[in-house]
Amino acid sequence: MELNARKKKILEVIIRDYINTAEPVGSRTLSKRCNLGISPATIRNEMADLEDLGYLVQPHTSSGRIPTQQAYRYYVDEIMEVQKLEKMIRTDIHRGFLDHNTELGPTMSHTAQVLSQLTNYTAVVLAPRVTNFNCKHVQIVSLIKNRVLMVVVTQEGMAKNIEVTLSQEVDTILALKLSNVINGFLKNTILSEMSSDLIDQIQELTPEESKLVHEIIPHLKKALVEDASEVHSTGLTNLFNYPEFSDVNKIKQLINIVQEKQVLSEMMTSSDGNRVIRIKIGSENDNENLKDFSIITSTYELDGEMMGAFGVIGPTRMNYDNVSSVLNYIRNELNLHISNLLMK
Amino acid sequence: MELNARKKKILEVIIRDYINTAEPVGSRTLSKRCNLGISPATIRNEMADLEDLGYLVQPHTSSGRIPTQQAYRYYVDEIMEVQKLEKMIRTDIHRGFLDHNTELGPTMSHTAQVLSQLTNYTAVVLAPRVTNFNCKHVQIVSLIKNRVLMVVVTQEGMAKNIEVTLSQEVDTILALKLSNVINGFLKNTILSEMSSDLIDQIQELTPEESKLVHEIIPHLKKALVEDASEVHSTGLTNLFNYPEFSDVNKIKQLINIVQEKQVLSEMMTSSDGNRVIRIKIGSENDNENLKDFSIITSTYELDGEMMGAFGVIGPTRMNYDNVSSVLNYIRNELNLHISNLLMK
DNA sequence: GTTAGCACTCGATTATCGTGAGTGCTAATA
DNA sequence: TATTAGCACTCACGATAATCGAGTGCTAAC
Repeated sequence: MELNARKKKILEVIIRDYINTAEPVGSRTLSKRCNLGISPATIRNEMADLEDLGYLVQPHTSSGRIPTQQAYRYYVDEIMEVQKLEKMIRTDIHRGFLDHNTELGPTMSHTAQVLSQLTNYTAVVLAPRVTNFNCKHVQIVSLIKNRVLMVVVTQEGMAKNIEVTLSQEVDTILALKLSNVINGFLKNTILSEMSSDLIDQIQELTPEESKLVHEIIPHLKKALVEDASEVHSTGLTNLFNYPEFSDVNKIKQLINIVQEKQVLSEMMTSSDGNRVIRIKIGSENDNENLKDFSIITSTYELDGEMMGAFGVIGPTRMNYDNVSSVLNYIRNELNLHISNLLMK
Repeated sequence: MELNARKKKILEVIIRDYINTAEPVGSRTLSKRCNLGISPATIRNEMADLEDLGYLVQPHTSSGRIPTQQAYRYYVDEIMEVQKLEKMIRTDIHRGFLDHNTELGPTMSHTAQVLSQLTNYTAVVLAPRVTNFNCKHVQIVSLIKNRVLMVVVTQEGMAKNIEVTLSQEVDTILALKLSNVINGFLKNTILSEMSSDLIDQIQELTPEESKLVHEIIPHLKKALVEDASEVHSTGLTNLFNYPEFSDVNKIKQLINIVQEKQVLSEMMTSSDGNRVIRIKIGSENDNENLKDFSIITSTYELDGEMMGAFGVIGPTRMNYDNVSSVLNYIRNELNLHISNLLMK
């Protein structure tokens, strides 16, 4: 659906204005703001057209108009151009990362911090996941009696704990032996392909030990499949300052979103036509709680493999320009630092 | 400050009523509710006295009265009697715990869940801490190049990860050796007393290895001292249903409290005259954000050692009776299950 | 096609006025 | 002397009305 240049310009100004003020914008205010030399009356006609086309609505007969979701979508697709961040801000961010890239956890929370600070919305960051495929090494540590800790280490050097209770007592020495057996396996095959048959072929195990390995492997598989990434979120209260969030119900929705980490995680990692910056506006979101919000996300990578995701949740009246610029730059920074961090 | 029986009774009824309704209570309503055969006029006189004594205030000249913080304190200390929970609820809780006591993490979140459900307030649970004193075993796991993971295991069978970057590359074999050295130490001494001198006395180390041990020990000590317990919280949105939380600022305060995990953790573990159930009302809380809330906490133990804490945050107009009963029972359950869980 | 002019709409703000639940005080009562 | 009935008074709250003003759509002139 193409709009002529003037309609496009008018729509742009309306959206920009509404994003800033959250007030319906009327023809008079508009004619002052955009210097097209058009009178309010003309603008009214154009606005009526834009309303017919589904880009604007009037909250009340005698008030200005506000953009619809369709308008935001049009804005994002056809009007907005993602700017490079200001140099000063870029260097600030860069320095910040340098100060926080010693460990993975702190880097993640720092990212969330920076995101929410720069955008004034709520930020969410997903840490890298540990999966079947990148599992390099498993260390079994005896905890107490028949409880053990399985530490899974990935090729990238991330670690994850899995605690289980086994049928027999496991002491330090046995734990070491079990670790060695499993790691012997991992040299040749990935975890998800470790079958019962393969385990039975191991020579050096006593029947008891073999039984333990049979117990351990499914636990490992299950934990790595089920595992949701760690989710860091910040700036929940940022949104409270916007007038649309004076409603307690909206706040409830937001809190529910941030707490449903599993859902959040799936949503953010589902690929969307390989776009670098993914924008979901209002009801474009599948999640019921997100219908009144917009969410902009991106991902970070290591060696071309997607490691995790991060993004920003805000009102549909979101500053899409700024957020896109910020995500874009943070993405680069993250790619850089994560590779330094994990592979160095 | 002693009150005569009638004043005490009147104060009690007022508090109970206000806790239920959040409405100022007047003399007429009151005379119907408490069957003391006293006329509203008499009650008015008594109420005026109670106001002079600081137990009641009037929001407006011509409205009923509401209890002050001092009144709640009096109620909690002198009036309230903690009841045993109903048998049905007790068995419900007990069964719930049986279904969730396989691992420490799930038990903690389950506790938070149950607490917030039974009280309709916001629940907070602190998981057991790993400290210098209960550290039994350290396993060093090579991550990648010069990054290692230190897994600290406590006497009770809990584990904690600490990730560090060292000055030299550490492979699997070296990691094992370093683990053995440190564990040899731990047989005789606690971590905080491991000095440089002691390390230097170890025979079997090459200079490089010795250097690594010198790097590792401070990291361990630091992590165990700084470590705040894991904090589980649930039912944040429970409070939104109470009229006093229609104000967005109160909600902000609440969220800030729950997010300042460090503060929360310190507050809940600071002993308070060895009371089993600790009640802090409004400004009795040191934390600025908590001034408008009440918080009731308790602790759970293992072999007489305090392991962690749990509690409930709500309005000052909190149902102190019910919450106390619930905490009391949950405390017993937790003591029971934690010991099964960790020592079994 | 654009614009000035005009009547009209309607949400928001302010003002006014009862209503009623509550109070404090006083005088009568047990 | 403690209690109570009676009464005048207070004040938040809700409903109703009046005003305001930013905004609209329509028509006619440019």
